[in-house]
Amino acid sequence: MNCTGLSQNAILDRLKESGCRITAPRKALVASLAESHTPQSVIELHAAANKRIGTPTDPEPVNLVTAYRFVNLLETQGLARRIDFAQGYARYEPTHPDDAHHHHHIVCDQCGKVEPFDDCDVDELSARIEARSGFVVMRHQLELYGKCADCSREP
Amino acid sequence: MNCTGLSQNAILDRLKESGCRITAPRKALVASLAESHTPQSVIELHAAANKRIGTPTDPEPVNLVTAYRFVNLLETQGLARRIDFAQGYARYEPTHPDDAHHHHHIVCDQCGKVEPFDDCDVDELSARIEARSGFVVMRHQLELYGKCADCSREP
DNA sequence: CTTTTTGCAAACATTTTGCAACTGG
DNA sequence: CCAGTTGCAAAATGTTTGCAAAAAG
Repeated sequence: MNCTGLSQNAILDRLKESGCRITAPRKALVASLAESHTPQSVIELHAAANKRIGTPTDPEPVNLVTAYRFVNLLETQGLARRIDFAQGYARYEPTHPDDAHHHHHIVCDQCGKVEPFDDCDVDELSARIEARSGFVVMRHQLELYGKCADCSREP
Repeated sequence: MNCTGLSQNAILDRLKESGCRITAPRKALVASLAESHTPQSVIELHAAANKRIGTPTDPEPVNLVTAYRFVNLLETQGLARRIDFAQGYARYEPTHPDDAHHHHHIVCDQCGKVEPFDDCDVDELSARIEARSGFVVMRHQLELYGKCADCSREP
């Protein structure tokens, strides 16, 4: 289970409340999303879901298209957050139950390791930019890139 | 001409110094990049370059593939910077002559307007994360999203 | 039984690659 | 002349869409 975001059941409950149907593919995708400790690509979620409920007879009960449609649903419902690490594809993580508690990530360029952090200073910067530019800042994306401890040891 | 990044001639000179050849497509692409005041997509650069040197007889003297190859060259040479606004494609801007002087952008979700800002607080945050996580932070991406002054007036 | 969801195929958008022809220096 | 550059066609990647069949409630 992921340590910061909505739990599997919380997501399923909120889906049901919204009148969405709970299906086997959705359960498997939600489970894969909720148990992950780092943001997952749609391809990773799709693979994890099929590993979870696939059988020798039917190794791929969840279609990739279904995964794409479902993450979009989760995002529009506010249950998952799309994150872009500039890798050419999007990643998703469960939203935090407390809406205000947002966090960011540091990504290792070498091994891809991702670690979250939640001490984010951007609010005062936002306020300054708002005052100066007339923009209303609604959200921000901040990602740090570098080398993780392991990768900094070797060249 | 863009007000913060390398000038057209500076880019061409540095290319020549590196042993790269200066061709008509490259001149047109560099001109398009250098004159832009906001980060440009490759498709935009390609269109601008062809508008610049295209003729009725040959409306597209610069191939899109050439544009892609060239922005990659500029990036590896440190002459352009790739920026990802999570729009499904990359944008490029000329790098700043002073390497340390980096900046970020605020993007209007509604009309796509982009404005740069250069008062960035992330350094102390980076230092804190480095100390705590063991990561060596090498760069960061920060983008603010919201509504520009014009778009906030109307719904 | 009705509406939502799924799977499949196919379309789409961006970016990359292989290769022969071309061209700048 | 010749290495570097280009254009074309084609492929690779990630994502979306149309539609009929399947399934949830």
